[in-house]
Amino acid sequence: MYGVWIHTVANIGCVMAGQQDLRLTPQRRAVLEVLRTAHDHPTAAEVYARVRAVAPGIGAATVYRALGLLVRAGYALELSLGNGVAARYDANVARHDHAVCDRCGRAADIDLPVPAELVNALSRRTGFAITGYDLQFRGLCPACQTNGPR
Amino acid sequence: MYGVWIHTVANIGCVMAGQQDLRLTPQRRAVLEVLRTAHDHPTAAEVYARVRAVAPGIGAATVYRALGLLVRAGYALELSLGNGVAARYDANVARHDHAVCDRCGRAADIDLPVPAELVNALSRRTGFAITGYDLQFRGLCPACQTNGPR
DNA sequence: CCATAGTATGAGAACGAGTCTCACTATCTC
DNA sequence: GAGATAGTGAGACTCGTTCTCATACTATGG
Repeated sequence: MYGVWIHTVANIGCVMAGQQDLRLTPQRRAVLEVLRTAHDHPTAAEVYARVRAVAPGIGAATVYRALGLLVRAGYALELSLGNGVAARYDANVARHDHAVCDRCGRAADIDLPVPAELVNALSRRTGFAITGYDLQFRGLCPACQTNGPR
Repeated sequence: MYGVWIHTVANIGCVMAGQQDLRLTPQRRAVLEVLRTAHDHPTAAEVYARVRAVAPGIGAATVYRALGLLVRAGYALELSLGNGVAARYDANVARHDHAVCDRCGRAADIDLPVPAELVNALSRRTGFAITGYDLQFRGLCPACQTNGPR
């Protein structure tokens, strides 16, 4: 199913620190586009479904590969929100955290920096070379609260 | 393989707040014992392997069921440390966080309370009814640092 | 002691997410 | 154009986990 694509392959320029060049094939562009227009932290399976809606011929392996590449190249974040099994993706690569709904798994972005001095103290205490952190809050999202107890 | 067990079934008394009564069958006791003697946050698969070493006849379903029950009854925590796919378990049910090694997946316990007022502010801002949080630091553990870059 | 109801177990099938393989197709460089 | 290299799609496969079901155990009331 190569034929349906408009073959304008180009590299993504190095726009932000930490992002590396990556050949932007139509498939990868579609995945990135889905990620950028989604504001709901889709799972890989959801990304796959949405990409298929735009580009029916694309294969699962390609989508998973593209997601991995985009994450490694710094164009997306992989969230391990811990509920269920599926990883979720986020094209907002600025440092931010998430509030995760225990019921429906939805995640809301939040911004809450942890003081750097605290990270340093921690690094000294544990011996870990700390490169980053993930802060997740759990609870019920507004929708699930109004829907009442399960 | 029922026969090999010493059938001393009793309920776990209600020792801590949040823990509920649970029939402590030999199998469940074995799982809990493995969890309590492990200080390395084993994955469910690792728990299964260790329990099998003590009780060769036990089935995977039983171990997974027991882990789920122990978590729901408040005797263990399920950690979603985000690396790889497997959940990890921890018999230390006091609130604490983890530093996770990016290379080997090992997790170290850390203790770093997030101020309650901050949680409240967040709750107001996102509309979430926040019930808890997970803070994970990432980096390289001392062992993986000395082993040099991969 | 026995009958019966309820609960727990083990084996293995089934499931879902994700990865691997391989033949094929595009693209790049000469 | 002719390689060389990289990317793709289909489908088989792996792995962690859950489900199903027949069987075994335990508790309770005669």
